[in-house]
Amino acid sequence: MSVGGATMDERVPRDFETLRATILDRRASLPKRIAQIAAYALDNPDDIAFGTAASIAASAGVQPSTLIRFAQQLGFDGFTSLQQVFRERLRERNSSYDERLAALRAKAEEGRGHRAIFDGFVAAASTSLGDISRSLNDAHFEEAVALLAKAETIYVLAKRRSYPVASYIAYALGKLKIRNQLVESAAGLNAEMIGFATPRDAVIAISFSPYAPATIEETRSIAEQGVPIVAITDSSFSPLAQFAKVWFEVAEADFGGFRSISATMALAMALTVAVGEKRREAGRRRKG
Amino acid sequence: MSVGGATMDERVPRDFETLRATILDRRASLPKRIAQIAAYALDNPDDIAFGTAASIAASAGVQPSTLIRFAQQLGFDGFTSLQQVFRERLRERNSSYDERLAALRAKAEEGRGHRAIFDGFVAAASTSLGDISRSLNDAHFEEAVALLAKAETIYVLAKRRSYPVASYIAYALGKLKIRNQLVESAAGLNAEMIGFATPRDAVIAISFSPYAPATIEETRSIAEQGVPIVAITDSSFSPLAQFAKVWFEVAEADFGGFRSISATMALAMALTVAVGEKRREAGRRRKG
DNA sequence: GTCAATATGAAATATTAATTCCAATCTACA
DNA sequence: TGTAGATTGGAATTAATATTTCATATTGAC
Repeated sequence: MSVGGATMDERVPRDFETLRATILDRRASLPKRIAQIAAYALDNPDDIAFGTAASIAASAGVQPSTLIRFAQQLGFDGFTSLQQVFRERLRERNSSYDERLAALRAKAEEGRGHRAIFDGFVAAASTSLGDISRSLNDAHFEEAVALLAKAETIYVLAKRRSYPVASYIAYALGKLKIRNQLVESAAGLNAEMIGFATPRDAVIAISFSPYAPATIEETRSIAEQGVPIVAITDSSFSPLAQFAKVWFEVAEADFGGFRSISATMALAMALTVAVGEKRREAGRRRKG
Repeated sequence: MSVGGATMDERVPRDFETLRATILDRRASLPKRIAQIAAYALDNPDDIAFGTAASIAASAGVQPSTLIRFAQQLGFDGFTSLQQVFRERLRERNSSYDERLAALRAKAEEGRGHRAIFDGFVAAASTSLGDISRSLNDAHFEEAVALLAKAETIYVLAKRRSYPVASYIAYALGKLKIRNQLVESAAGLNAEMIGFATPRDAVIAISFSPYAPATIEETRSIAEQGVPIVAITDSSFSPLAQFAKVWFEVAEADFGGFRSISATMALAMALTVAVGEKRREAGRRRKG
């Protein structure tokens, strides 16, 4: 018997990587539903490993029979043998997170080559996340959230290396429908923009050593207008700290002279979402 | 009804660690065959997760019914629900094996309050970093670095959620004195900007589901000009993949509907610095 | 050593899940 | 627009797997 023109003695992928490559190779020529389950399989390999044909099919939005056809097109004789590959993949992962991290660090130090650079950044990011999760002060966090949640407009202030964080905050606040203003300097109108801020607003200012003079200057100026400031910075001696109502000290590990920004990002996301949450709570309370 | 003197309303272990403790606690009082399967279970947890009652019983040298009695003595209503605990463990450990991380996640789930949000984002970031460090393909990485290193100008293309990553890449490339152009649309001149790119340049395009149509369109257009593209995206079926010479699939964990971008950031930083490194090497070779 | 209680093995049964089949629906091409 | 071939959905069928049952064996108390 032949399936889809392919004889049964063709090579059946035995390991996950081969299987993955095979799927990607054929994806253009797959029919719609088969492609749908193919995409689901590669995006949710764990679900394939643990689920039943029926449950997987339902999650992927197809019929169980489609799942079996998919397996057969790949040369397996049914869903069950396809599933074996996904299970095998899970069994092979056995090293602990700490061991992996240690290995990464070792590789990054000893090893040349570009993979080592990647490993170095992953290790730096992991370290920074570990540090911040230990050191973050709950009370400060609550205070910052409270302060930002009651602001009419949240101004977000950052330059250079911190700017990506600021742009992410602005994006996330926007998605949460919280009024905000990213202070960036394309037209040199920052001073005017800042001039609009009132004590009923609030500021998130982010700056790391060497502190961008413009950020400091703008923060000072907005502080003098009585606008409360939440600062994210990297030292208690940071010039931002003196202007801020609440400030966070984030120690980012570096690799090859480039500092991670993962911890800052995580803090920024958490602040943003927590502010959204707090506003929802407040909204409910007013209505109820 | 009571089983082995234990009432049914007693606490059934839901996670592997509790289960393990329970087994060790009772092992002295277990009958011979039950003890045998108990020992087997703790020694070969992966087999329990994936096997069938019959296959596990055979490996452990007992009858299937013994396996079920074992499960029932622990308070489960059958082998199937006992197996869930072993599967859950594998799933957890797969995304992150680390106990600290597991603890974080537990806190983030159980606990309300804003600290839980922060813990959730840290956990999501750590998970994503673990995933990418396992899944990144060295050859792809080298290829991307080579491709970008020989570009005259590197165009960086991203919108919305991916924009912070792009802005970071642009900043870092600038610090490394590598000519680059961030394609952003303040003045709606993206098409013109893209028009300047030639096959001697290169592009880093970043987009995640739901893919910003503008990013896709611009990527297509620049690909048609013969400019080689390195894509960072989240699924093998991403529309970006078809235009790219090299592409990376980054699976970011999410928390509360907001996806992490830590893994993407780490990859972006590594790519950038590796390109800088490669250029330095090439420069030395030309001089020496 | 005998009895009662408990534990075990093996087969029967019930349950669940995989697979197949067929009719309905699309799609490509004339 | 009509038609053959491919694709799909959904129910029917078959296979597998978990669970129950019951007869037998083992253990421990008296």
